[in-house]
Amino acid sequence: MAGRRRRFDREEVLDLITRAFWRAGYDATSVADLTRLTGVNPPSLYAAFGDKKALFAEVVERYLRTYGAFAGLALREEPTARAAVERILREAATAYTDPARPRGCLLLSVPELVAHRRAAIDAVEAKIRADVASGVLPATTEAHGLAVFVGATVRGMSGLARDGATREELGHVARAALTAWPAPVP
Amino acid sequence: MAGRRRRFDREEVLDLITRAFWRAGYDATSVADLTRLTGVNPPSLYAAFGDKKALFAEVVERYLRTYGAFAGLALREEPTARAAVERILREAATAYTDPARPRGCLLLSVPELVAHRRAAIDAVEAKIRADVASGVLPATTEAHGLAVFVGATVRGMSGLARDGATREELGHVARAALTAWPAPVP
DNA sequence: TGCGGTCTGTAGCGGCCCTTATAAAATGGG
DNA sequence: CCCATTTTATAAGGGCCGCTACAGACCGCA
Repeated sequence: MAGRRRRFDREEVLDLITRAFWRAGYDATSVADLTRLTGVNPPSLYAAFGDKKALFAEVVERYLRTYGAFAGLALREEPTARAAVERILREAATAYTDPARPRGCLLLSVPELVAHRRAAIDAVEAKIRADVASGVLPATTEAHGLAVFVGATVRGMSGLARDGATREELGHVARAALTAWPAPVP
Repeated sequence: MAGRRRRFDREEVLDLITRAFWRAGYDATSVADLTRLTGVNPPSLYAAFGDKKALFAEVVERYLRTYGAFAGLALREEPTARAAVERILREAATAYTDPARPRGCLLLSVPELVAHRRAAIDAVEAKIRADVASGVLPATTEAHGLAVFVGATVRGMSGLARDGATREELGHVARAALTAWPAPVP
C-alpha cells in the first residue's frame, strides 16, 4: 500500500542544504533557514533526513562523493605523490573559488570534522611513503612532516578563499608550496 | 561622589573571556557561559563592557596587544622580510601549541575578522616590497603572491593546531614553507 | 467508493539566547 | 547620619532554537 507522494526531490533538496551548511557552517545554519531555503516544512525534513545532526552527516557524506572528491581521486589516479599533490593544489585553487559554489572547503571549515581532515593527511602521507619505498623519493624524506605541510597549505587556501581571495592568489599559494617539494632521486 | 566598588578585576575577567572566545569562537560562546566562567553576573558584565559585540571587540583589541602581538613585533624588529617571516612561523609553531592557552590563533579562527587578516598579509607584503626596493630580494619577486603564501601557511598552522597537531608537526610546516622562500640577490 | 498509509502545513512545545527592569547592598561626601 | 551614586543579585522579557503533535490532503488497493 502506498500513501501520499513526497512533493520534493530528495537529492535536489540535499544539495541546497549542502550549500547552506557549506556557506555558513553547522551551528549558524538553522532548521528554519533550511525550510525557508528549500520550501520543505520541518516535519517533512525530519521525516526524510532525521534530525539536524543526521542531516548534516548525510551532507558530509554527499560532499565527499561530489564536491570534495577531487583530492581522493588525485591520490588514486596519479602515479606519484608529487603529481597527486600538484593536482590537488591546482584543483583546490579553482574549486575553492568556483563562483557557482560556496568558497573554500566544507570539510575544512567545520571544526567538528577533524577525523576527516586527519584521514586526508594520512592518505597523503601513505602516498609519499609509497614513493619513498619505490625509490622515487629519497629515503630521508620526512613523509609525515611533508604530508602535514600539504594539509596546512590546502587548509590555508580554503581559509583564504572564504575570506575572498582570488583564484590567482590561490594559484600563487599552490605554486609556492610546490617549490618546497623535495627533489626526487635522480 | 562614589558608589559601591566593583567586585571583580576588569583585566582578569577580560582575559578569562578572551580565552573563552578563543576556545569556542564568538557564536558558540554564550553570555551565560561567560557569567558562569567569570562569576560576574550579566548586569555587571554589561555595565563594564557593553553588549556582547562590544565585549568581543575589546577582546580582539586586547588579543592583538598580547597573545597575537608577536607577528607585528617580528615585522617591526627584524631587518629583512625573510628573517621576520622565519621568526613569525617559528613563534607561531610554539604559540599555537602552548599548553597554557587555547590552541591556534583567535584572529584566524573567527570568520568575521577578515579585515585583520587582510591587514596582516598586507603588512607582510610591505615588508617584502621593502626588501625588493633595497635590493635584498630580486626585482622579479612576486611580493603579493609570497605574502599570501605566508598568510596561507600561518592559517594552516593555526587550523592544524586547533585539530590537535603537535609542536613538532607545526615546526615541520614552518620549515617546509621557508624552503619556498626566494633566494636573495647574491 | 471507502480505507489504511504516507506526506503536508500549521502551530506550538520547552529551552536557551542576549539583554534589561528592579530592587537591595555598598560606598563616600555633606 | 543620610543621601546621591554605583555595583550587585535575582528574575524575567522577547526572540529564535531544534523538534514534534495534530489534523487535513493525497495516495494505492480492495
